[in-house]
Amino acid sequence: MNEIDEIFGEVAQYFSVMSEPTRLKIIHAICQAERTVTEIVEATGSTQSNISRHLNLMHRHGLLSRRREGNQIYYQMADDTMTELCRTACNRIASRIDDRRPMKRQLARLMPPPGKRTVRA
Amino acid sequence: MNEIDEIFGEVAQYFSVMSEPTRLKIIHAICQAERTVTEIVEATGSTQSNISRHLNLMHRHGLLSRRREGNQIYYQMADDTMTELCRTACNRIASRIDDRRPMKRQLARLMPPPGKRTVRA
DNA sequence: TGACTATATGAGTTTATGCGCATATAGTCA
DNA sequence: TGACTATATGCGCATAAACTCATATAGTCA
Repeated sequence: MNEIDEIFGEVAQYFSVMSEPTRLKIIHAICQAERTVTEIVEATGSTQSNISRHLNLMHRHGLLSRRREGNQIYYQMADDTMTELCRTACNRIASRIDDRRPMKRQLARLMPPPGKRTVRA
Repeated sequence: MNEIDEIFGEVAQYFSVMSEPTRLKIIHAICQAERTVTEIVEATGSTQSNISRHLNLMHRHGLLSRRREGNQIYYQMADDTMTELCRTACNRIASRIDDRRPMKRQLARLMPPPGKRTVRA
């Protein structure tokens, strides 16, 4: 039974990475294409320090990959399973909210799949 | 942009429900068939008070449904999306762990789909 | 080299949450 | 009714996690 405890511990950690609005915003910001920290800071409206911490955490958990280009660092989604979980959950919640109060635009677009160019100049 | 904030808040809550080992154990205990609180307490090895809180939280979030039968209360999974998310995440983590240290039995069985009789006498 | 930009991190504060203990509520059965 | 079983909950503690502020590190360009 101890092995199972270990797995549930790790699964809980896995979910906990996504249980934070700021981190979901980060994913929202980079799920289509890689972005620099500064771009993510602007997209999320949070502070540089805060975003940097979240990015590091997500990177440590294997969610994001990063590459340096000169002065800046590009972050990108690196865990397809997680990306898919987010999409599923967002659709679920969006439709639930939509039941209470219909929305104009479809919210499935919250976690859009990546376009052609995921690596940018 | 405020609508999006609201959704990310709710999605984060949605994930946070699963970001707790005890709650994952609860799902593990009831994902095949409904169980009473006492049964869940025994299956998880936690205390009655603690499990009761978790069950209530999960019920408030729409994850579980419950029905009373005499003295006892049967809890059951009520959110197919969440059940599926758990299955996906468990498989993901199990295979990741398996990469580090191969396991005897397949861990996909951690979150088995319900059998024929999900409602018991 | 020094000035500048981009990113990371240490320290401290605040808030959220899981847990245990004791107790309350609700149902059953004699 | 009273004794018993099953489940829920108020309260307090301990820990974890997010955030801010200030500062450190790393790269670029003149």
